[in-house]
Amino acid sequence: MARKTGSHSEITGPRIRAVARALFARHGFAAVSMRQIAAEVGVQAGALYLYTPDKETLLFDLLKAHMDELLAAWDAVPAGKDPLARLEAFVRFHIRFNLDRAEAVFLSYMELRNLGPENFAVIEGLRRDYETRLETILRDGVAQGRFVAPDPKVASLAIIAMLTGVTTWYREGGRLGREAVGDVYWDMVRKAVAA
Amino acid sequence: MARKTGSHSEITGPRIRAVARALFARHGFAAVSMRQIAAEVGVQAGALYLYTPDKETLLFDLLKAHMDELLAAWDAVPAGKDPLARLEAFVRFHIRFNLDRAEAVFLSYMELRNLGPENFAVIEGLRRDYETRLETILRDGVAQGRFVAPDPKVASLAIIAMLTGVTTWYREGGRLGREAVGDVYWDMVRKAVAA
DNA sequence: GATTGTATTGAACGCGCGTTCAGATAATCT
DNA sequence: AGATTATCTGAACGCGCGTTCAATACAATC
Repeated sequence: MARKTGSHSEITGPRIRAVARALFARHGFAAVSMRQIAAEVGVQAGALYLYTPDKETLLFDLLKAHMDELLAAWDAVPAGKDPLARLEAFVRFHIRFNLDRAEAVFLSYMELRNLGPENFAVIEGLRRDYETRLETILRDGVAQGRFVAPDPKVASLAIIAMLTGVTTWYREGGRLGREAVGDVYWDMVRKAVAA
Repeated sequence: MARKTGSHSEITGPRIRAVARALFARHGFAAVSMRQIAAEVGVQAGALYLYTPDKETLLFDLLKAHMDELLAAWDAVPAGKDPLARLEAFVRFHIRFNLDRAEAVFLSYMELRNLGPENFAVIEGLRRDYETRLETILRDGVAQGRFVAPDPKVASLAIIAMLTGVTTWYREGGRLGREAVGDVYWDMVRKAVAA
């Protein structure tokens, strides 16, 4: 066996991921070296390879974990039956989740191209899953005559792009609080698909 | 003097910029080497330095030119007096312009962080100029009672994010043509700020 | 055809990259 | 106490990076 309490691996592993996420988000995957990550963790570069087989996998694991958490978190939101209520829940959820994890969101939308084809396909698929969640809400609403959306697929992409953009300008302690931001975006989304 | 006709500099210069734009957009600034750019242009790496003092300036010039062209192109669009007509013009212009220059748009939104502080500030300022163009339309419309937008500043950012997102999924020859895409987005934007 | 000066090559510079690995360190188990 | 083993160091590997520069090629002019 091995040590359990006092084992550094339970600290170093998460720290590596947290540091990598922060540095990748700030400077971009290609611009960050394994040595930079190691230095910030307080470890030599070689030690990173006890926790990841290579740099790309480190990125992939971050993206995969983020998408898994995103989907799990949304699926945990109680699903109302009313399309309007579900749409509002989605809008407020997406904003809240993205503001809570701005770094991971940035990564997910900007560093996909640094993945190989197989890894890329995995993340792309999860993203499509998420987009489909919103698309389904829109289609249900259209079917019930509650929404008007000439192209629900495009509408879902448009709405997600709009909501995700909040991370590019929102600053904690700024003019608008999170609640107020949610209100503004919900007002726009609600009207955008209004019947 | 020197040669004029037959001078390669008039060909190599633009080619370098075009190749750099394409490679930076596809792989990211940090992931593309000067040697890769040179190889695609059909020249040795050293020759690039006849056209740019360094790699970052090459990126900056691309971003600067793009933003200048964006602002000039929008300012060349005849300004209707009706806020609704101006908003529609903006939506259709933004989509058309961005689809025509997907590479440059990608660059402008993803590689800003590779600029030094002064260069960053220049591009950021131009971006803000552009955003203000839309914000002004919204404020005028609100003042005239034609639009309802609880926060025109945020609304303009939201709309731009939504419209810019079109470049991430639009494919030439896909299900929707450019005109149809413009229709879908205009429908959403119009309603989103409707009175 | 010699001169001029731009356009380009090709080699070199020091440096940091991702990754590997033998060996040191220290916590746990017997 | 001694053996075991997870954890980490520190040095090394070959390689490609951004950039510089003397030498060269060559089109335009005289």
